Amino acid sequence: MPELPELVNFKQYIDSTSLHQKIAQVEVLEPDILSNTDSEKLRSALEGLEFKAAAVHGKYLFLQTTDSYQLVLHFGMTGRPVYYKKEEQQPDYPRLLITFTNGYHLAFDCMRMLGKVSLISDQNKFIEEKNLGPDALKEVSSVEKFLELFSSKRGMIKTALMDQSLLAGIGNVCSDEILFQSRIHPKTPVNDLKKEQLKKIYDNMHSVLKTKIEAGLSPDGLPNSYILKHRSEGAQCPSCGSKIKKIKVGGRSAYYCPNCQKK
DNA sequence: AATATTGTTCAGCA
DNA sequence: GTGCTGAACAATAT
Repeated sequence: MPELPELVNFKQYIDSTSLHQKIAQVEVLEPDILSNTDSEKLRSALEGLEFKAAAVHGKYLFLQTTDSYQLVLHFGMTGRPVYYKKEEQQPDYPRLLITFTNGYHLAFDCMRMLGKVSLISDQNKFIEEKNLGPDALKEVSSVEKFLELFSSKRGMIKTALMDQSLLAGIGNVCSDEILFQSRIHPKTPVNDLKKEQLKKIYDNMHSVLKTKIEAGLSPDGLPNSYILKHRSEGAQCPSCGSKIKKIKVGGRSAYYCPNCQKK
Protein backbone atom coordinates (compact mmCIF):
# COMPACT_ATOMS: atom_id res chain seq x y z
CA MET A 1 0.00 0.00 0.00
CA PRO A 2 2.86 2.42 0.47
CA GLU A 3 2.23 5.42 -1.77
CA LEU A 4 3.77 8.85 -1.51
CA PRO A 5 2.15 9.82 1.83
CA GLU A 6 3.30 6.60 3.48
CA LEU A 7 6.76 7.17 2.04
CA VAL A 8 6.90 10.61 3.66
CA ASN A 9 5.92 9.00 6.94
CA PHE A 10 8.64 6.38 6.48
CA LYS A 11 11.15 9.16 5.87
CA GLN A 12 10.15 10.89 9.10
CA TYR A 13 10.46 7.55 10.88
CA ILE A 14 13.98 7.00 9.51
CA ASP A 15 14.93 10.61 10.34
CA SER A 16 13.93 10.15 13.95
CA THR A 17 15.47 6.71 14.42
CA SER A 18 18.22 5.65 12.09
CA LEU A 19 20.45 8.59 11.14
CA HIS A 20 23.99 9.28 12.38
CA GLN A 21 24.67 5.86 13.76
CA LYS A 22 27.40 3.56 12.62
CA ILE A 23 26.26 0.47 10.71
CA ALA A 24 27.77 -2.56 12.41
CA GLN A 25 26.18 -5.36 10.44
CA VAL A 26 24.18 -5.91 7.25
CA GLU A 27 22.27 -9.17 6.81
CA VAL A 28 20.32 -10.04 3.68
CA LEU A 29 17.78 -12.63 4.76
CA GLU A 30 16.08 -12.83 1.37
CA PRO A 31 18.42 -12.16 -1.59
CA ASP A 32 15.47 -12.01 -4.01
CA ILE A 33 14.69 -8.48 -2.87
CA LEU A 34 18.04 -7.15 -4.12
CA SER A 35 17.78 -5.56 -7.51
CA ASN A 36 21.13 -4.36 -8.77
CA THR A 37 23.46 -5.75 -6.15
CA ASP A 38 24.19 -8.86 -4.12
CA SER A 39 24.46 -9.60 -0.42
CA GLU A 40 28.22 -9.37 -0.27
CA LYS A 41 28.39 -6.10 -2.19
CA LEU A 42 25.74 -4.54 0.00
CA ARG A 43 27.45 -5.68 3.17
CA SER A 44 30.90 -4.45 2.24
CA ALA A 45 29.53 -1.15 0.94
CA LEU A 46 27.46 -0.26 3.99
CA GLU A 47 29.29 -1.64 7.00
CA GLY A 48 31.11 1.09 8.86
CA LEU A 49 29.08 3.92 7.29
CA GLU A 50 26.22 5.98 8.71
CA PHE A 51 22.98 7.13 7.15
CA LYS A 52 23.06 10.89 7.03
CA ALA A 53 19.76 11.79 5.32
CA ALA A 54 16.61 10.29 3.84
CA ALA A 55 14.76 11.52 0.76
CA VAL A 56 11.54 10.57 -1.02
CA HIS A 57 10.82 10.50 -4.73
CA GLY A 58 7.41 9.07 -5.55
CA LYS A 59 7.27 5.61 -3.99
CA TYR A 60 11.04 5.35 -3.49
CA LEU A 61 13.00 6.09 -0.32
CA PHE A 62 16.67 7.04 -0.62
CA LEU A 63 18.96 6.58 2.38
CA GLN A 64 22.09 8.63 1.84
CA THR A 65 25.21 7.43 3.58
CA THR A 66 28.37 9.19 4.66
CA ASP A 67 30.00 7.73 1.54
CA SER A 68 28.76 8.19 -2.04
CA TYR A 69 26.44 5.21 -1.69
CA GLN A 70 22.71 5.46 -1.30
CA LEU A 71 20.44 2.63 -0.28
CA VAL A 72 17.18 2.74 -2.24
CA LEU A 73 14.07 1.11 -0.82
CA HIS A 74 10.88 0.35 -2.71
CA PHE A 75 8.21 -1.14 -0.48
CA GLY A 76 6.09 -2.94 -3.03
CA MET A 77 2.65 -3.49 -1.58
CA THR A 78 3.38 -4.60 1.95
CA GLY A 79 6.78 -3.24 2.93
CA ARG A 80 7.72 -0.98 5.86
CA PRO A 81 10.78 -0.04 7.89
CA VAL A 82 10.90 -1.24 11.50
CA TYR A 83 13.39 0.04 14.06
CA TYR A 84 13.71 -2.02 17.20
CA LYS A 85 16.12 -3.29 19.82
CA LYS A 86 14.97 -6.54 21.39
CA GLU A 87 14.71 -9.79 19.44
CA GLU A 88 11.05 -10.20 20.40
CA GLN A 89 10.26 -6.90 18.71
CA GLN A 90 11.54 -8.18 15.37
CA PRO A 91 8.80 -7.97 12.72
CA ASP A 92 7.51 -11.12 11.02
CA TYR A 93 9.04 -10.70 7.56
CA PRO A 94 12.45 -9.04 7.76
CA ARG A 95 14.21 -9.30 4.37
CA LEU A 96 17.11 -6.98 5.10
CA LEU A 97 18.44 -6.36 8.58
CA ILE A 98 20.79 -3.53 9.45
CA THR A 99 22.29 -3.47 12.93
CA PHE A 100 23.79 -0.30 14.35
CA THR A 101 26.59 -0.09 16.88
CA ASN A 102 24.09 1.08 19.50
CA GLY A 103 22.45 -2.36 19.37
CA TYR A 104 19.31 -1.26 17.54
CA HIS A 105 18.17 -2.85 14.28
CA LEU A 106 16.53 -1.42 11.19
CA ALA A 107 14.53 -4.08 9.34
CA PHE A 108 13.14 -3.87 5.82
CA ASP A 109 9.97 -5.79 6.60
CA CYS A 110 8.06 -7.04 3.56
CA MET A 111 5.45 -9.75 3.81
CA ARG A 112 4.83 -10.25 0.10
CA MET A 113 8.21 -9.99 -1.43
CA LEU A 114 7.41 -7.34 -3.97
CA GLY A 115 9.71 -4.76 -2.41
CA LYS A 116 13.12 -3.97 -3.87
CA VAL A 117 16.43 -2.84 -2.44
CA SER A 118 19.09 -1.21 -4.60
CA LEU A 119 22.50 0.27 -3.99
CA ILE A 120 23.28 3.32 -6.10
CA SER A 121 25.56 6.33 -6.16
CA ASP A 122 23.60 8.72 -8.37
CA GLN A 123 19.99 9.49 -7.48
CA ASN A 124 19.17 11.36 -10.68
CA LYS A 125 20.54 8.56 -12.79
CA PHE A 126 18.41 6.05 -10.89
CA ILE A 127 15.27 8.15 -11.41
CA GLU A 128 16.02 8.39 -15.09
CA GLU A 129 16.71 4.68 -15.48
CA LYS A 130 13.46 3.84 -13.72
CA ASN A 131 11.74 6.29 -16.03
CA LEU A 132 10.09 8.10 -13.14
CA GLY A 133 8.21 11.32 -13.65
CA PRO A 134 8.45 14.26 -11.25
CA ASP A 135 7.47 13.71 -7.61
CA ALA A 136 3.74 14.44 -7.37
CA LEU A 137 4.07 16.61 -4.28
CA LYS A 138 7.51 18.21 -4.38
CA GLU A 139 8.00 18.66 -8.11
CA VAL A 140 4.52 19.02 -9.54
CA SER A 141 3.99 22.10 -7.44
CA SER A 142 2.14 24.44 -9.76
CA VAL A 143 -1.07 24.00 -11.67
CA GLU A 144 0.73 25.07 -14.87
CA LYS A 145 3.19 22.20 -14.52
CA PHE A 146 0.32 19.79 -13.90
CA LEU A 147 -1.62 21.00 -16.93
CA GLU A 148 1.45 20.69 -19.09
CA LEU A 149 2.07 17.11 -17.97
CA PHE A 150 -1.49 16.11 -18.79
CA SER A 151 -1.74 18.07 -22.04
CA SER A 152 -0.17 15.31 -24.09
CA LYS A 153 -1.65 12.45 -22.09
CA ARG A 154 -4.45 10.21 -23.29
CA GLY A 155 -6.31 7.31 -21.73
CA MET A 156 -8.33 7.19 -18.54
CA ILE A 157 -7.72 9.73 -15.81
CA LYS A 158 -7.23 7.17 -13.05
CA THR A 159 -4.65 5.29 -15.09
CA ALA A 160 -2.88 8.55 -15.90
CA LEU A 161 -2.68 9.59 -12.25
CA MET A 162 -1.13 6.23 -11.39
CA ASP A 163 1.36 6.36 -14.27
CA GLN A 164 4.69 6.63 -12.46
CA SER A 165 6.45 7.80 -15.62
CA LEU A 166 4.07 10.76 -15.89
CA LEU A 167 4.22 11.76 -12.22
CA ALA A 168 5.54 9.69 -9.34
CA GLY A 169 3.92 8.70 -6.07
CA ILE A 170 0.20 8.13 -6.66
CA GLY A 171 -1.17 4.60 -6.45
CA ASN A 172 -4.53 2.93 -6.53
CA VAL A 173 -5.76 4.21 -3.17
CA CYS A 174 -4.73 7.87 -3.56
CA SER A 175 -6.06 8.07 -7.11
CA ASP A 176 -9.48 6.87 -5.92
CA GLU A 177 -9.54 9.59 -3.27
CA ILE A 178 -8.34 12.37 -5.57
CA LEU A 179 -11.05 11.53 -8.10
CA PHE A 180 -13.75 11.21 -5.45
CA GLN A 181 -12.85 14.60 -3.99
CA SER A 182 -12.90 16.01 -7.52
CA ARG A 183 -16.24 14.32 -8.30
CA ILE A 184 -14.86 12.87 -11.50
CA HIS A 185 -15.46 9.36 -12.84
CA PRO A 186 -12.25 7.27 -12.85
CA LYS A 187 -12.74 6.20 -16.47
CA THR A 188 -13.09 9.71 -17.86
CA PRO A 189 -10.66 10.12 -20.77
CA VAL A 190 -8.01 12.75 -20.00
CA ASN A 191 -8.87 14.28 -23.39
CA ASP A 192 -12.42 15.00 -22.27
CA LEU A 193 -11.46 16.87 -19.13
CA LYS A 194 -11.98 20.62 -19.11
CA LYS A 195 -9.22 22.82 -17.83
CA GLU A 196 -11.31 23.59 -14.76
CA GLN A 197 -11.64 19.90 -13.97
CA LEU A 198 -7.90 19.33 -14.32
CA LYS A 199 -7.29 22.26 -11.98
CA LYS A 200 -9.65 20.70 -9.50
CA ILE A 201 -7.77 17.40 -9.75
CA TYR A 202 -4.49 19.22 -9.18
CA ASP A 203 -5.81 20.97 -6.06
CA ASN A 204 -7.23 17.76 -4.68
CA MET A 205 -4.05 15.86 -5.45
CA HIS A 206 -2.17 18.20 -3.14
CA SER A 207 -4.82 18.29 -0.44
CA VAL A 208 -5.26 14.50 -0.43
CA LEU A 209 -1.51 13.85 -0.28
CA LYS A 210 -1.01 16.37 2.52
CA THR A 211 -4.03 15.16 4.47
CA LYS A 212 -2.79 11.59 4.23
CA ILE A 213 0.70 12.61 5.34
CA GLU A 214 -0.72 14.37 8.39
CA ALA A 215 -3.04 11.48 9.20
CA GLY A 216 0.01 9.24 9.47
CA LEU A 217 0.04 5.53 8.80
CA SER A 218 -3.31 4.67 10.29
CA PRO A 219 -6.40 5.52 8.22
CA ASP A 220 -8.33 6.50 11.36
CA GLY A 221 -7.05 10.04 11.18
CA LEU A 222 -8.64 10.72 7.80
CA PRO A 223 -11.69 12.97 7.49
CA ASN A 224 -14.99 11.13 7.35
CA SER A 225 -15.69 12.88 4.06
CA TYR A 226 -13.01 10.71 2.46
CA ILE A 227 -14.01 7.73 0.38
CA LEU A 228 -11.01 5.89 1.83
CA LYS A 229 -12.95 5.47 5.06
CA HIS A 230 -15.73 3.81 3.05
CA ARG A 231 -13.68 1.97 0.49
CA SER A 232 -15.69 -1.21 0.09
CA GLU A 233 -18.42 -2.24 -2.30
CA GLY A 234 -21.89 -1.26 -1.15
CA ALA A 235 -20.65 1.11 1.56
CA GLN A 236 -22.34 4.49 1.84
CA CYS A 237 -20.94 7.46 0.01
CA PRO A 238 -19.99 10.03 2.69
CA SER A 239 -21.36 12.79 0.48
CA CYS A 240 -24.70 11.55 -0.87
CA GLY A 241 -25.34 8.19 0.76
CA SER A 242 -25.40 6.21 -2.49
CA LYS A 243 -23.76 2.83 -2.59
CA ILE A 244 -20.06 2.80 -3.45
CA LYS A 245 -19.30 0.76 -6.57
CA LYS A 246 -16.24 -1.19 -7.55
CA ILE A 247 -15.11 -1.44 -11.15
CA LYS A 248 -11.93 -2.44 -12.97
CA VAL A 249 -9.90 0.41 -14.39
CA GLY A 250 -6.73 -0.57 -16.18
CA GLY A 251 -6.69 -3.88 -14.36
CA ARG A 252 -6.99 -2.29 -10.90
CA SER A 253 -9.98 -2.09 -8.59
CA ALA A 254 -11.44 1.39 -8.51
CA TYR A 255 -13.97 2.39 -5.86
CA TYR A 256 -16.20 5.33 -6.65
CA CYS A 257 -19.63 6.82 -6.08
CA PRO A 258 -21.78 6.44 -9.23
CA ASN A 259 -23.95 9.35 -8.16
CA CYS A 260 -21.21 11.89 -7.31
CA GLN A 261 -18.71 10.85 -9.98
CA LYS A 262 -20.24 10.94 -13.42
CA LYS A 263 -18.39 10.83 -16.71
C1' DA B 1 -11.10 -23.75 -2.47
C1' DA B 2 -11.18 -19.99 -5.35
C1' DT B 3 -10.52 -15.14 -5.43
C1' DA B 4 -9.05 -10.45 -4.34
C1' DT B 5 -5.45 -7.53 -2.94
C1' DT B 6 -1.39 -4.34 -3.63
C1' DG B 7 2.84 -2.07 -7.33
C1' DT B 8 5.88 -2.98 -10.95
C1' DT B 9 7.36 -5.04 -15.11
C1' DC B 10 6.87 -7.22 -19.29
C1' DA B 11 4.59 -9.41 -23.27
C1' DG B 12 1.30 -9.08 -26.90
C1' DC B 13 -1.89 -6.48 -29.70
C1' DA B 14 -4.24 -2.40 -31.93
C1' DG C 1 5.92 5.55 -29.41
C1' DT C 2 1.17 5.10 -26.95
C1' DG C 3 -2.67 2.84 -24.82
C1' DC C 4 -4.82 -1.25 -23.20
C1' DT C 5 -5.02 -5.98 -21.27
C1' DG C 6 -3.44 -9.72 -18.84
C1' DA C 7 0.06 -12.29 -16.51
C1' DA C 8 3.60 -12.89 -13.14
C1' DC C 9 5.59 -12.09 -8.73
C1' DA C 10 4.18 -13.59 -2.89
C1' DA C 11 1.54 -14.38 0.99
C1' DT C 12 -2.41 -13.52 3.31
C1' DA C 13 -7.61 -12.87 4.31
C1' DT C 14 -12.14 -14.04 3.26
